[in-house]
Amino acid sequence: MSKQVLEREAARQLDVMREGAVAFHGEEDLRPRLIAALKEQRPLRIKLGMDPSAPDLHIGHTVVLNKLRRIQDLGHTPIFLVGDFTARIGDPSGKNKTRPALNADTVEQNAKTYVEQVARILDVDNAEVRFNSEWMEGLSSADIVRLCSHYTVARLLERDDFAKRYRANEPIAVHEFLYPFVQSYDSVALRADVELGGTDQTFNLLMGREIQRDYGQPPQAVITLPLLVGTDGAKMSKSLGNGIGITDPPDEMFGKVMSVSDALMLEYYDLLHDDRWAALKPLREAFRGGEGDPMEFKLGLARALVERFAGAEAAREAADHFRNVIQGKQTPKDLEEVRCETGPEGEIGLLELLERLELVSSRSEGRRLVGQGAVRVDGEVVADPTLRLPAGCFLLKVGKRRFAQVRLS
RNA sequence: GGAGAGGUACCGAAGCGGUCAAACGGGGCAGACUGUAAAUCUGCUGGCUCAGCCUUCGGAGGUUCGAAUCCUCCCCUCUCCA
Repeated sequence: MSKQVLEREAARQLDVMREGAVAFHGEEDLRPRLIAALKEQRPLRIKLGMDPSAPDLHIGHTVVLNKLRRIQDLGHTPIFLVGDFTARIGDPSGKNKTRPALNADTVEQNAKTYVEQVARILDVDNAEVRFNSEWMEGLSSADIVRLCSHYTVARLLERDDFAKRYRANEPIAVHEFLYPFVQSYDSVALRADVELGGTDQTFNLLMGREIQRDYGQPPQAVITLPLLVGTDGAKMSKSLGNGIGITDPPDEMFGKVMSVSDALMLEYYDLLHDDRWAALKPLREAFRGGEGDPMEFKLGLARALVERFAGAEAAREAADHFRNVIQGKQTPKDLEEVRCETGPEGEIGLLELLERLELVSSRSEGRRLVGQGAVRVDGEVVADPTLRLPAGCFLLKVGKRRFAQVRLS
């Protein structure tokens, strides 16, 4: 390949890497390396770290995974780094609280779950999956102390969440300071050319550049991507319960997207859209212009997302379910019948039944819901919480979306 | 090591001897309304054999007719000083 062709190809690839990113640090360092790699037909090593303490992927993670997929499609090698060593120490979480350390079995199990989920987006057969215990276990105390000598406390305190916690007089455990060192050293051990992450990772990723340099390696480029906010507008996270999991059942995923506020719809579209969403674009434009039907746009968004993670068939069914059951207040079609035993006198208290079927978490909750007119038996609102049901078949409904078809015997 | 502040329900935060299952806000749930599981409004938000009872305010004891509130010891966090 001529020099010109190589340069043009490198420019194209850099464009792909940059698209949608909040920042692309070290892009100019990367260019010559990329050209050299292209010339030698050698893939670049693209690192993405994962925290095995929260194995369930939510759609927020897919922003960075989609980027990694695009880069993989350019012919480069994704490296999934499972921070198993880190997780066993515990690390600072976004909630600004000290995260508990995990044991080895949990970490391993979580990592496995994670990789399985990642496979929905990435070609994991052509990716490297690595664990940082591989090299971290082998470091001596002296090695670790030496590693720490490459950075100062003042600079660590620049990190946003440390700075905030320090200012707010909240505790920061010393070992939390080690986390960025470990993450940086991972880049050294992996000889990463590029590292991806959310904008909340900016500090750690950039520190990796400096540490690599100190260890005599060319610094990795750093691509940071925007964070997707949760359905309530706060940071999407499992522990806040505001996330949409990529393994959520289709009906649930659809519903969660529908509960995203109008104000957030555009953000969801912009961060998650891909080429297959072309049909949605006019709706998005209309909505942004203050015209068009927001409902139609949101339905389209919900359907496109479910389709991506669960397939077209599931998306269609989820859309039907939403229209019929949630909007139309109908009963779901394929409700499975569950059996339940009555007491010795041939009947059972409604509250006991609801609790057994897990439609309510306690009888007190059931009692409250009955008081609020939220409980129906065969379509009739129940007013008396002491109601008892005889043997037979009943359709129970609690609120808008909890149903059970029960056969009492 | 010394001095001070603090640990309250899912989260944040009031309460500082009875009227406290604990104000208020957020979240969650429900009802109404709607384009919707948006927004808005209203209600609920420890458990139970529910007009009553039981367990909860960092942990363990104690004072008191009665404690989230007072005392003792312990654990944890923050600040200042050394």
